[in-house]
Amino acid sequence: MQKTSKFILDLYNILECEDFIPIINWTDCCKMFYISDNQKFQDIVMKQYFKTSNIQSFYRQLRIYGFKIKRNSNFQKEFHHKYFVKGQQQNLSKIQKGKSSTEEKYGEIYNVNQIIKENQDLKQQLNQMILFQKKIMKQFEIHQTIQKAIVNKMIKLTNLLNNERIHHTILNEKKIENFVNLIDGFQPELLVLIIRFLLKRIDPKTPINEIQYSPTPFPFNTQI
Amino acid sequence: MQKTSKFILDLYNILECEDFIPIINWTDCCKMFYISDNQKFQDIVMKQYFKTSNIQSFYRQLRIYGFKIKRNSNFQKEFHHKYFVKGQQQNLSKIQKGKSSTEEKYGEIYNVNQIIKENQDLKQQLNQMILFQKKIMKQFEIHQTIQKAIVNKMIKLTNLLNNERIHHTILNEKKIENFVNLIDGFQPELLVLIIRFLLKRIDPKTPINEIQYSPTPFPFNTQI
DNA sequence: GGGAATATTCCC
DNA sequence: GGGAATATTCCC
Repeated sequence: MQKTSKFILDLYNILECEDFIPIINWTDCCKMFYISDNQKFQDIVMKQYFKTSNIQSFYRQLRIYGFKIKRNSNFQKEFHHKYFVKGQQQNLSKIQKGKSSTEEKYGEIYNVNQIIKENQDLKQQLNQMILFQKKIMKQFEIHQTIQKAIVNKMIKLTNLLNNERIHHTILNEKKIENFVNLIDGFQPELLVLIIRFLLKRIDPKTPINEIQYSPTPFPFNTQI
Repeated sequence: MQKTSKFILDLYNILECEDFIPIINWTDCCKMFYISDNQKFQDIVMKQYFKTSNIQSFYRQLRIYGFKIKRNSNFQKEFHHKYFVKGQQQNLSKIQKGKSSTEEKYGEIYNVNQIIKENQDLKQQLNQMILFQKKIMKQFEIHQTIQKAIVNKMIKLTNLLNNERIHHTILNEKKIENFVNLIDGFQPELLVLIIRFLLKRIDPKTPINEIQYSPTPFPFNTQI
């Protein structure tokens, strides 16, 4: 009897040691296995067991040994080989390079029923994918709606911002105008001075903290 | 020889009249056809040729006559029947209800090669779909990133708006404070009156248009 | 050291 | 998915 390949042995051990169940595990039926976390599988499991952390190479190995890749209802990959089954170590040595999981030898007579079965499986997978795609499309529409909403919100916000600016400008102008109106009739020549002074002081560009009260610049009496 | 069905004849004419090439057309190989614009196909072509504008009914007809639906590289549906080929009118009458495009009669011996061929086709289609789906997923991630960026922008904008408001408020308070400082030392009792008056007039809640200049309320001399 | 098996990568 | 090139390991 041929020796079991290191790759196959490693793979079986990875699954049987149960250290990596959250990363790689048997399916419920124990005839397949799946990888739930590709990144961790590369970084933790492959790093420990193989010479490469490239999951593509792992897939290549699986194909070389005749594993078949299926997709479950969540479109996760599930790997299958008729001699790679939990608890059936005695069959592992039958897994040989270049041999398919379903055909004994390349060139042998096809089993029509097998193909018809596979055919049905494939069609089912296709239908599932089409269904899944529809879901994705639905999701896309939702994204679009959200984006539209965001854009609308942004436009509103921008308008609000502009309006506020205009409003403030008008308000400030009005305040000065009111002030002018109030004093205008009484001391026109002083008014000019006051306004100039005030404008200089209240100019928004002036750092506010530096403005200090100082009565001396005022050129008129303290008593009316 | 059996008469060609009206549906098949209509379908053939729709394709051969070339009036609807942007809506429905032969594939390059002329052995299949595809619909590029389902809406227009319903509204224009089906309305004109059939008693219904429901594309699902059209699909049903195709299935009844044994057409097979394939998906091209863009995952558009392509319809195929071995006797429905551009230029081969002589075969149209062979297209009969309830007969598959690949099998002569239900229950007849399967053609193994045909099934193997179909198998390969299905696998190819599946791979294409998986690839396409990956692209969609990638696109999704891009969408997500864009949305995040937009939302961040909005948050910044909102904060900016709030800051502007606070800034304006502080500025306005400062202006009044400066004004108070300027006059405070000279006429404290008058100041109170002036401030009250000004506050009343410049209160943003007061409709600006209604504020009119009026010197009479001022209870002091016009000359210092 | 080197043939052969196995693993990995490259690329169609 | 798989052929072919390349890298690595095993073993004489």
